[in-house]
Amino acid sequence: MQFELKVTDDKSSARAGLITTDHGQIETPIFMPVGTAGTVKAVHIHELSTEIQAQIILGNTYHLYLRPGLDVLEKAGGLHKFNNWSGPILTDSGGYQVYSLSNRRKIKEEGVTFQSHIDGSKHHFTPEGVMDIQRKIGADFIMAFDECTPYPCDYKYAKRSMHMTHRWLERCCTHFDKTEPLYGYEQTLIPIVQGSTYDDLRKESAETIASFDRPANAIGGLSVGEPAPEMYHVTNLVCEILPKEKPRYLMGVGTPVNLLECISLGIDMFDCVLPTRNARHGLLYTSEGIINIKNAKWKDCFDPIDENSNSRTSREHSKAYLHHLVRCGEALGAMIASLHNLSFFLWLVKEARKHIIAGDFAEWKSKMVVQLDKRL
RNA sequence: GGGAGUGCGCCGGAGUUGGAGAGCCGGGGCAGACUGUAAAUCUGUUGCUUCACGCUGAAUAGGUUCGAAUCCUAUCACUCCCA
Repeated sequence: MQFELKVTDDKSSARAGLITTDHGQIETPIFMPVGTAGTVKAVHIHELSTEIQAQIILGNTYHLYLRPGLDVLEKAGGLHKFNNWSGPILTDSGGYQVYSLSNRRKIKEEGVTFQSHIDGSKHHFTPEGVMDIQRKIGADFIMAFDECTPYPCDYKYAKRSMHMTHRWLERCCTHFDKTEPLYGYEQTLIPIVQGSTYDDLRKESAETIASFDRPANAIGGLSVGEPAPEMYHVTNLVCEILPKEKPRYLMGVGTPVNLLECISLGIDMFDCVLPTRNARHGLLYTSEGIINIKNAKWKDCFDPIDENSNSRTSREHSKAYLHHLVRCGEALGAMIASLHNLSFFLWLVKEARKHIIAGDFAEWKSKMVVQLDKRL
């Protein structure tokens, strides 16, 4: 992987860059649609590249390991061939499931034992094992195995957990470096900063992670329920320590406003389930503000879903039609809404990039954050 | 025209056959939540009110009774049977 920093903003820490992988290039800042189980829920692969203009998507180690399973993915020749996505893929390591499935797992120094949410069977995930799994899935970017701590998290636990995540990173790197990609293209390991909401821990973690000198760095353990100002504070703190010349990935973030604020702090990559999950639940992000398309007020609004959208679907279908589809629980409702939200998120980061390059990012951002938060 | 049966809250169902219904389950309606996806999920609410009180309420109108959704009479509506 290569990262080229194109432009750095004068008035903020925002930057525009270009990542090059064996599966193509990624213009940063970028939003990466989440495709946990090898699919961005309710979205066709070809729509991801055409209407949404996604440049990279995610997969998840824990979920893909359970289903379809590594034997199938290996036989397929990796996830790219399995789901027919030809661009770059990033897989999360299962570190988030340590948090989200906390009632069905046990953490030890050696690793984490999960009780499958599907059939109750037990599965042991170690840093080494997780590297092997992600080699087999065949993602371009693979995440280090970490513990995503909850919020709030007491200091003592946060510190202990962070140090374990650091030791796990050591093991991830060692194992990763002595193994090879299975499918003939490069894979890049990304380490993850932890430390909850404690400044000293975050500083220590950021310095430790930077010292591993990997091609890109990630910030984890945020967007787990902490107030937004806290998220920005920690992100800022960590961005000041992580090297400028490498991509910074803020995991699990966030809302459109979160994206702009964190781009401003120096983040290059984002992923979040909000655009797809909220789409399925009827919440739309538009250039005018936020819409709950299920609300009765849209039943006879025949205006386009978003006339400024990059997506033809969002320009040509009316709010009333989408309102009808979502209310009826029609699959097409989830599809159109997901397509819309993702194309909006991709439009937003593309605009941000344009304005960083044009040199008026700060002004544009302060106008946008007001508009994006409006409830229509 | 005659006979039988059934009627409650937005809809359907359960339940109550003389002893305190604003009460249960679905659905629908009205809202809300969701941040590296156990989520096409979950939560609240759905007679009126000055909202922890109080009021009205079992098709409609009467009656019996200490007490009626329950028993009686009439009317209305619906379903079925006979002509």
